[in-house]
Amino acid sequence: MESELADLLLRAARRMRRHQIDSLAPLGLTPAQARALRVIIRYAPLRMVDLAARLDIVPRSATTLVDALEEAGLVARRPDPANRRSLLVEPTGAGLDARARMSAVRREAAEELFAPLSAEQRETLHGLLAVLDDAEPPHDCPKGGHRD
Amino acid sequence: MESELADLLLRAARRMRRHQIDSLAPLGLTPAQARALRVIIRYAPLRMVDLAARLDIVPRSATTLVDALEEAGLVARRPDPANRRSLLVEPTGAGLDARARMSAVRREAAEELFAPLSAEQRETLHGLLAVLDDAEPPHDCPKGGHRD
DNA sequence: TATTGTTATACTCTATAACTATA
DNA sequence: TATAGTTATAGAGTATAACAATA
Repeated sequence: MESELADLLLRAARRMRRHQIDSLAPLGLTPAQARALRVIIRYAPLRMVDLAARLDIVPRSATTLVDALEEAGLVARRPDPANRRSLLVEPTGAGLDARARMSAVRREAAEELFAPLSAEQRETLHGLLAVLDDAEPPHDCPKGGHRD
Repeated sequence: MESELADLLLRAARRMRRHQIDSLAPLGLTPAQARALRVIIRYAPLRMVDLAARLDIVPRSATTLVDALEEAGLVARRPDPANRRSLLVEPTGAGLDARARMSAVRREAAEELFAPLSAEQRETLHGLLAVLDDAEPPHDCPKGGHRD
Protein backbone atom coordinates (compact mmCIF):
# COMPACT_ATOMS: atom_id res chain seq x y z
CA MET A 1 0.00 0.00 0.00
CA GLU A 2 1.40 3.36 -1.03
CA SER A 3 0.56 5.21 2.10
CA GLU A 4 2.80 2.85 4.03
CA LEU A 5 5.53 3.58 1.55
CA ALA A 6 4.99 7.24 2.26
CA ASP A 7 5.33 6.60 5.99
CA LEU A 8 8.58 4.75 5.54
CA LEU A 9 9.94 7.52 3.38
CA LEU A 10 9.01 10.19 5.90
CA ARG A 11 10.38 8.13 8.79
CA ALA A 12 13.71 7.68 7.05
CA ALA A 13 13.85 11.39 6.28
CA ARG A 14 13.02 12.28 9.88
CA ARG A 15 15.85 10.15 11.15
CA MET A 16 18.17 11.57 8.56
CA ARG A 17 17.34 15.14 9.51
CA ARG A 18 17.85 14.44 13.18
CA HIS A 19 21.19 12.91 12.38
CA GLN A 20 22.20 15.92 10.36
CA ILE A 21 21.20 18.29 13.14
CA ASP A 22 23.55 16.53 15.52
CA SER A 23 26.43 16.16 13.13
CA LEU A 24 26.25 19.70 11.77
CA ALA A 25 25.84 21.38 15.15
CA PRO A 26 29.59 21.36 15.86
CA LEU A 27 30.04 23.32 12.62
CA GLY A 28 27.48 25.86 13.76
CA LEU A 29 25.20 25.03 10.82
CA THR A 30 21.63 23.86 10.58
CA PRO A 31 20.71 21.35 7.86
CA ALA A 32 19.01 24.00 5.73
CA GLN A 33 21.97 26.35 6.08
CA ALA A 34 24.38 23.61 5.13
CA ARG A 35 22.30 22.75 2.11
CA ALA A 36 22.17 26.37 1.03
CA LEU A 37 25.92 26.72 1.47
CA ARG A 38 26.51 23.67 -0.72
CA VAL A 39 24.30 25.07 -3.45
CA ILE A 40 25.96 28.47 -3.22
CA ILE A 41 29.43 26.96 -3.48
CA ARG A 42 28.37 24.86 -6.42
CA TYR A 43 26.64 27.55 -8.46
CA ALA A 44 28.26 30.77 -7.24
CA PRO A 45 27.84 33.50 -8.01
CA LEU A 46 24.07 33.26 -8.10
CA ARG A 47 21.17 35.58 -7.51
CA MET A 48 18.83 35.21 -4.54
CA VAL A 49 15.97 34.20 -6.82
CA ASP A 50 18.03 31.48 -8.41
CA LEU A 51 19.26 30.20 -5.08
CA ALA A 52 15.65 29.97 -3.93
CA ALA A 53 14.71 28.07 -7.08
CA ARG A 54 17.59 25.62 -6.59
CA LEU A 55 16.56 25.06 -2.99
CA ASP A 56 12.90 24.83 -3.94
CA ILE A 57 11.87 27.48 -1.43
CA VAL A 58 10.41 30.96 -1.84
CA PRO A 59 12.87 33.86 -2.12
CA ARG A 60 11.92 35.21 1.29
CA SER A 61 13.09 31.96 2.89
CA ALA A 62 16.39 32.17 1.04
CA THR A 63 16.92 35.60 2.59
CA THR A 64 16.81 34.08 6.07
CA LEU A 65 19.29 31.36 5.18
CA VAL A 66 21.74 33.73 3.50
CA ASP A 67 21.43 36.15 6.44
CA ALA A 68 22.63 33.39 8.76
CA LEU A 69 25.42 32.26 6.46
CA GLU A 70 26.55 35.84 5.94
CA GLU A 71 26.55 36.53 9.66
CA ALA A 72 28.66 33.42 10.11
CA GLY A 73 31.08 34.84 7.55
CA LEU A 74 30.60 31.93 5.17
CA VAL A 75 29.03 33.76 2.24
CA ALA A 76 28.86 37.34 0.99
CA ARG A 77 26.30 39.31 -0.98
CA ARG A 78 27.45 41.77 -3.63
CA PRO A 79 25.54 43.85 -6.17
CA ASP A 80 24.91 42.32 -9.56
CA PRO A 81 26.67 44.56 -12.08
CA ALA A 82 24.13 43.51 -14.71
CA ASN A 83 21.03 44.41 -12.75
CA ARG A 84 20.76 46.80 -9.88
CA ARG A 85 17.79 44.91 -8.45
CA SER A 86 19.79 41.74 -8.00
CA LEU A 87 22.32 40.58 -5.46
CA LEU A 88 24.90 37.93 -6.17
CA VAL A 89 25.76 35.48 -3.43
CA GLU A 90 29.10 33.71 -3.26
CA PRO A 91 31.12 31.84 -0.65
CA THR A 92 33.90 33.52 1.29
CA GLY A 93 37.20 31.81 1.98
CA ALA A 94 35.78 30.58 5.26
CA GLY A 95 32.76 29.26 3.38
CA LEU A 96 34.96 27.29 1.06
CA ASP A 97 36.96 26.01 4.02
CA ALA A 98 33.79 24.76 5.64
CA ARG A 99 32.98 22.66 2.63
CA ALA A 100 35.45 19.88 3.40
CA ARG A 101 34.30 19.55 7.00
CA MET A 102 30.68 19.60 5.90
CA SER A 103 31.27 16.90 3.33
CA ALA A 104 32.97 14.64 5.84
CA VAL A 105 30.20 15.11 8.35
CA ARG A 106 27.49 14.53 5.79
CA ARG A 107 29.19 11.44 4.45
CA GLU A 108 29.43 10.00 7.94
CA ALA A 109 25.78 10.71 8.69
CA ALA A 110 24.62 9.14 5.43
CA GLU A 111 27.04 6.26 5.90
CA GLU A 112 25.49 5.50 9.25
CA LEU A 113 21.89 5.74 8.12
CA PHE A 114 22.44 3.58 5.07
CA ALA A 115 24.73 1.11 6.81
CA PRO A 116 22.05 -1.63 6.83
CA LEU A 117 22.01 -1.60 3.02
CA SER A 118 24.58 -3.28 0.78
CA ALA A 119 26.30 -1.26 -1.90
CA GLU A 120 24.02 -2.79 -4.46
CA GLN A 121 20.91 -2.00 -2.45
CA ARG A 122 22.01 1.59 -2.05
CA GLU A 123 22.44 1.85 -5.77
CA THR A 124 18.95 0.47 -6.32
CA LEU A 125 17.51 2.92 -3.81
CA HIS A 126 19.39 5.73 -5.46
CA GLY A 127 17.96 4.78 -8.83
CA LEU A 128 14.40 4.64 -7.58
CA LEU A 129 14.62 7.97 -5.78
CA ALA A 130 16.23 9.52 -8.84
CA VAL A 131 13.23 8.46 -10.90
CA LEU A 132 10.94 10.22 -8.45
CA ASP A 133 13.18 13.28 -8.49
CA ASP A 134 13.31 13.54 -12.25
CA ALA A 135 9.54 13.36 -12.44
CA GLU A 136 9.32 16.54 -10.39
CA PRO A 137 7.78 19.51 -12.19
CA PRO A 138 10.66 21.55 -13.61
CA HIS A 139 11.90 24.57 -11.68
CA ASP A 140 12.98 27.56 -13.64
CA CYS A 141 16.68 27.44 -12.90
CA PRO A 142 19.00 29.39 -15.17
CA LYS A 143 21.14 26.52 -16.41
CA GLY A 144 19.56 23.07 -16.09
CA GLY A 145 21.06 20.18 -14.22
CA HIS A 146 20.80 19.05 -10.64
CA ARG A 147 18.96 21.36 -8.36
CA ASP A 148 20.77 20.40 -5.18
CA MET B 1 27.91 8.52 -3.12
CA GLU B 2 25.79 8.27 0.02
CA SER B 3 25.39 11.96 0.61
CA GLU B 4 23.66 12.26 -2.75
CA LEU B 5 21.40 9.42 -1.71
CA ALA B 6 20.60 11.41 1.40
CA ASP B 7 19.74 14.44 -0.72
CA LEU B 8 17.38 12.45 -2.88
CA LEU B 9 15.71 11.00 0.17
CA LEU B 10 15.23 14.41 1.74
CA ARG B 11 14.00 15.92 -1.51
CA ALA B 12 11.40 13.20 -1.92
CA ALA B 13 10.30 13.66 1.67
CA ARG B 14 10.04 17.42 1.24
CA ARG B 15 7.80 17.03 -1.75
CA MET B 16 5.73 14.44 0.06
CA ARG B 17 5.22 16.69 3.05
CA ARG B 18 4.19 19.61 0.88
CA HIS B 19 1.71 17.39 -0.87
CA GLN B 20 0.28 16.20 2.42
CA ILE B 21 -0.10 19.75 3.68
CA ASP B 22 -2.25 20.61 0.69
CA SER B 23 -4.31 17.45 0.71
CA LEU B 24 -4.92 17.42 4.46
CA ALA B 25 -5.77 21.10 4.73
CA PRO B 26 -9.41 20.59 3.68
CA LEU B 27 -9.73 18.18 6.59
CA GLY B 28 -8.37 20.78 8.97
CA LEU B 29 -5.40 18.60 9.82
CA THR B 30 -1.67 19.11 9.59
CA PRO B 31 0.51 16.15 8.59
CA ALA B 32 1.75 15.65 12.14
CA GLN B 33 -1.77 15.77 13.52
CA ALA B 34 -2.98 13.29 10.94
CA ARG B 35 -0.13 10.96 11.78
CA ALA B 36 -0.87 11.21 15.48
CA LEU B 37 -4.56 10.55 14.87
CA ARG B 38 -3.74 7.44 12.87
CA VAL B 39 -1.50 6.13 15.63
CA ILE B 40 -4.11 6.90 18.26
CA ILE B 41 -6.83 5.12 16.32
CA ARG B 42 -4.59 2.14 15.79
CA TYR B 43 -3.35 1.70 19.34
CA ALA B 44 -6.09 3.31 21.45
CA PRO B 45 -6.32 3.64 24.27
CA LEU B 46 -2.73 4.64 24.82
CA ARG B 47 -0.84 6.81 27.26
CA MET B 48 0.79 10.08 26.24
CA VAL B 49 4.25 8.60 26.78
CA ASP B 50 3.48 5.67 24.56
CA LEU B 51 2.01 7.87 21.88
CA ALA B 52 5.18 9.96 21.93
CA ALA B 53 7.29 6.82 21.63
CA ARG B 54 5.25 5.58 18.67
CA LEU B 55 5.60 8.94 16.98
CA ASP B 56 9.27 9.16 17.87
CA ILE B 57 8.89 12.56 19.46
CA VAL B 58 9.30 13.77 23.03
CA PRO B 59 6.22 13.68 25.29
CA ARG B 60 5.97 17.46 25.35
CA SER B 61 5.51 17.50 21.59
CA ALA B 62 2.78 14.89 21.83
CA THR B 63 0.93 17.19 24.20
CA THR B 64 0.75 19.86 21.51
CA LEU B 65 -0.57 17.43 18.92
CA VAL B 66 -3.20 15.93 21.21
CA ASP B 67 -4.26 19.40 22.32
CA ALA B 68 -5.05 20.24 18.69
CA LEU B 69 -6.81 16.96 18.02
CA GLU B 70 -8.83 17.27 21.20
CA GLU B 71 -9.84 20.82 20.38
CA ALA B 72 -10.98 19.59 16.97
CA GLY B 73 -13.07 16.99 18.78
CA LEU B 74 -11.25 14.08 17.17
CA VAL B 75 -9.71 12.54 20.28
CA ALA B 76 -10.33 12.61 24.02
CA ARG B 77 -8.13 12.25 27.08
CA ARG B 78 -9.35 10.30 30.09
CA PRO B 79 -7.64 9.25 33.32
CA ASP B 80 -5.87 5.92 33.35
CA PRO B 81 -7.62 3.82 36.01
CA ALA B 82 -4.39 1.89 36.54
CA ASN B 83 -2.16 4.90 37.18
CA ARG B 84 -3.25 8.32 38.32
CA ARG B 85 -0.24 9.95 36.65
CA SER B 86 -1.27 8.73 33.23
CA LEU B 87 -3.83 9.87 30.72
CA LEU B 88 -5.32 7.57 28.11
CA VAL B 89 -5.95 9.00 24.67
CA GLU B 90 -8.58 7.57 22.35
CA PRO B 91 -10.47 8.66 19.26
CA THR B 92 -13.96 10.10 19.45
CA GLY B 93 -16.66 9.14 17.00
CA ALA B 94 -15.69 12.13 14.90
CA GLY B 95 -12.08 10.96 15.04
CA LEU B 96 -13.04 7.55 13.74
CA ASP B 97 -15.14 9.17 11.03
CA ALA B 98 -12.17 11.23 9.91
CA ARG B 99 -10.14 8.08 9.34
CA ALA B 100 -11.76 7.13 6.05
CA ARG B 101 -11.37 10.60 4.57
CA MET B 102 -7.77 10.75 5.77
CA SER B 103 -6.95 7.41 4.23
CA ALA B 104 -8.39 8.40 0.88
CA VAL B 105 -6.49 11.65 0.88
CA ARG B 106 -3.26 10.01 1.91
CA ARG B 107 -3.62 7.31 -0.68
CA GLU B 108 -4.13 9.88 -3.41
CA ALA B 109 -1.12 11.91 -2.30
CA ALA B 110 1.12 8.84 -2.20
CA GLU B 111 -0.34 7.60 -5.46
CA GLU B 112 0.64 10.82 -7.14
CA LEU B 113 4.15 11.00 -5.73
CA PHE B 114 4.94 7.39 -6.57
CA ALA B 115 3.20 7.45 -9.95
CA PRO B 116 6.51 7.38 -11.85
CA LEU B 117 7.34 4.00 -10.31
CA SER B 118 5.93 0.68 -11.45
CA ALA B 119 4.25 -1.60 -8.93
CA GLU B 120 7.38 -3.69 -8.82
CA GLN B 121 9.60 -0.68 -8.27
CA ARG B 122 7.40 0.51 -5.45
CA GLU B 123 7.70 -2.86 -3.82
CA THR B 124 11.47 -2.74 -4.12
CA LEU B 125 11.54 0.76 -2.65
CA HIS B 126 9.27 -0.38 0.14
CA GLY B 127 11.58 -3.28 0.93
CA LEU B 128 14.69 -1.11 1.05
CA LEU B 129 13.10 1.53 3.25
CA ALA B 130 11.77 -1.18 5.53
CA VAL B 131 15.31 -2.46 6.03
CA LEU B 132 16.38 1.01 7.09
CA ASP B 133 13.39 1.28 9.39
CA ASP B 134 13.96 -2.04 11.07
CA ALA B 135 17.55 -1.11 11.77
CA GLU B 136 16.38 1.82 13.84
CA PRO B 137 17.34 1.66 17.50
CA PRO B 138 14.38 0.11 19.33
CA HIS B 139 11.90 2.42 21.02
CA ASP B 140 10.41 1.28 24.25
CA CYS B 141 6.86 0.78 23.09
CA PRO B 142 4.57 -1.35 25.22
CA LYS B 143 3.71 -4.00 22.66
CA GLY B 144 6.17 -4.35 19.81
CA GLY B 145 5.29 -4.05 16.15
CA HIS B 146 5.10 -1.14 13.79
CA ARG B 147 5.61 2.21 15.35
CA ASP B 148 3.58 4.18 12.86
C1' DT C 1 14.16 8.81 43.45
C1' DA C 2 11.83 7.86 38.98
C1' DT C 3 7.84 8.47 36.01
C1' DT C 4 3.90 11.10 33.76
C1' DG C 5 2.31 14.95 31.91
C1' DT C 6 2.33 19.73 31.59
C1' DT C 7 3.56 24.99 31.56
C1' DA C 8 6.86 28.02 29.66
C1' DT C 9 9.87 28.93 26.17
C1' DA C 10 12.67 28.77 22.01
C1' DC C 11 14.39 27.54 17.55
C1' DT C 12 14.30 25.79 12.66
C1' DC C 13 12.02 25.88 8.45
C1' DT C 14 9.04 27.65 5.52
C1' DA C 15 5.12 30.48 3.99
C1' DT C 16 2.11 34.78 2.59
C1' DA C 17 1.55 39.69 2.22
C1' DA C 18 3.03 44.22 1.65
C1' DC C 19 6.69 47.33 0.56
C1' DT C 20 10.94 49.39 -2.02
C1' DA C 21 13.83 49.85 -5.73
C1' DT C 22 14.51 48.92 -10.21
C1' DA C 23 13.44 47.34 -15.04
C1' DT D 1 3.42 46.42 -15.09
C1' DA D 2 6.78 42.90 -13.78
C1' DT D 3 10.93 41.53 -11.23
C1' DA D 4 14.35 41.22 -7.12
C1' DG D 5 14.85 41.49 -2.60
C1' DT D 6 13.39 42.69 1.69
C1' DT D 7 10.58 43.83 6.25
C1' DA D 8 6.90 42.03 8.95
C1' DT D 9 4.49 38.30 10.44
C1' DA D 10 2.74 33.63 11.11
C1' DG D 11 2.42 28.79 11.73
C1' DA D 12 4.09 23.85 11.82
C1' DG D 13 7.01 20.89 14.08
C1' DT D 14 9.93 19.92 17.28
C1' DA D 15 13.09 20.55 21.42
C1' DT D 16 14.90 21.57 26.41
C1' DA D 17 14.07 22.91 31.16
C1' DA D 18 11.50 23.31 35.24
C1' DC D 19 7.61 21.83 37.75
C1' DA D 20 3.55 19.18 39.99
C1' DA D 21 1.47 15.01 40.96
C1' DT D 22 2.06 10.37 41.64
C1' DA D 23 4.57 5.97 42.14
